[in-house]
Amino acid sequence: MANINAPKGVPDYVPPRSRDFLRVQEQLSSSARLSGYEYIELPVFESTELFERGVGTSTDVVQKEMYTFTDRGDRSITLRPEGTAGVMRAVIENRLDKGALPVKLWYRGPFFRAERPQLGRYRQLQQVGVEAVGSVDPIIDAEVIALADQAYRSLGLNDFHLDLTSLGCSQCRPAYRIKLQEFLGTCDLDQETKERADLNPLRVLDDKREIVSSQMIDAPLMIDSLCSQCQEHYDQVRDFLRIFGVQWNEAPRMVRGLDYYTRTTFEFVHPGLGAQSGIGGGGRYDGLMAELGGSELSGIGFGLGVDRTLLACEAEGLTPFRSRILDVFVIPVGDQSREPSVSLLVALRAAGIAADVCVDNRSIKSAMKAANVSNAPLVIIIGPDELSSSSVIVKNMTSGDQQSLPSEPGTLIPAVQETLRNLQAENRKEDQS
RNA sequence: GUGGGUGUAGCUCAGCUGGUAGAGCGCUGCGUUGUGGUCGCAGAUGCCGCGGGUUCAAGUCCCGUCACUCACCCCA
Repeated sequence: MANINAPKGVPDYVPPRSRDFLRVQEQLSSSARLSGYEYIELPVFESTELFERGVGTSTDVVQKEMYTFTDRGDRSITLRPEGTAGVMRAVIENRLDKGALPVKLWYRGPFFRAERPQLGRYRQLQQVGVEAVGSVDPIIDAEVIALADQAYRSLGLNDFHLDLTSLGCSQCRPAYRIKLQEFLGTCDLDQETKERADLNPLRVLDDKREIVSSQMIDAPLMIDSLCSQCQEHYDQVRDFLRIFGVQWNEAPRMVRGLDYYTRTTFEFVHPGLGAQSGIGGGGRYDGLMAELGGSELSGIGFGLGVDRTLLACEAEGLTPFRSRILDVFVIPVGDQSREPSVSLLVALRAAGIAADVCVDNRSIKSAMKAANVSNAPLVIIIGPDELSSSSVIVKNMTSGDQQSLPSEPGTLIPAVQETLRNLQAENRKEDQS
């Protein structure tokens, strides 16, 4: 019988790498929690119309990358390709836009895009994102960017940079757009690119193909055509970024792939993971809420790619993260010890100690081997001798020392906790030195 | 959608100009009596991606196919 494989382009994270994946995801989201953002849990699929209106029909994402199907009620449903549109829908639907502003939210989970997979680009991708809705204050722009920066740094990442620009607003962008289109009309472009120039001329600016990019050197830039309000906003964003201690590159040719971005736009780039170098990005969106039927509120947000951030960590040699899965590994020796061992296991876990037990009646030698593989710092051995003296052996796997302790949980559990605390303290000392 | 690469043990891979498979790591056991990590010894495991062709003979050559992968477009 033929094996069933995973669908094309979806990653499996299996141990031990799945630990690193979890660690990255948790670290990224803890940065948002630390900044006072509240969690929002959203569906993985939405009405197709939400993305068509929110993300924009001119984008590649909507035109050719969505997983769209008809449900049993004949409704058109799409697996979410990005997070912002869904958050806006939920904000409007739950009237959060009528309450205290700004609304600060974070989310995480899978997103889906039917692209050809390659390193760091998957059809199911994991993101952690934040959105701050209802303020145009440049402090928020800077905070959101700083938050992302902090998230990466908290993982130990160093070798990344931040590209930053402003895309203008509904006041100044249309005029620039016409200017750019006039310029593009003088360029020698292939058919597909001409169509793109028509639909969304800004996207031609950051085409990586030499034949195109060489012609873009003299192209007019949005950053030179900002209206006075956008210019002032951008200046202030940069002022506050300095206060947040965030460094950036001016990236006037950077364009994001989603239609809704206005003003502040940014992307974090890491050179260590092949062609898909963006590990996170986002920007401000002025018209999105209104477009989706909500209040006329501006928002700003970003998505951090968990998959790519993990690759970045690996590229910098930060993984595997040293995370201990088990505190104690319990070894029963002989049939009579099986029940007391499980009782002890229950007591350990109830006390918040991560514990596992050796099963299958393995020989003590083989059980010790399993204990070693488990990486648990402590092993508790219960055999006939211990049963008859109401004791257990607690062995420190690092030093090899072991001692006999009374098996009565009221004294054993605190003793184990104490030992674990001491071990932790030792580890911390080693990390510092 | 377009182009390149690769498919051999659980993993990483070797296998030159065709003669029906190997290494390292891992795994299991042993090194006597209830103790892991190091070391030594022993052992298990492969439809050599799949289908067809050439040949006395194919992992090795040819064709097809599928999968994976990298890159373009685009994006996290």
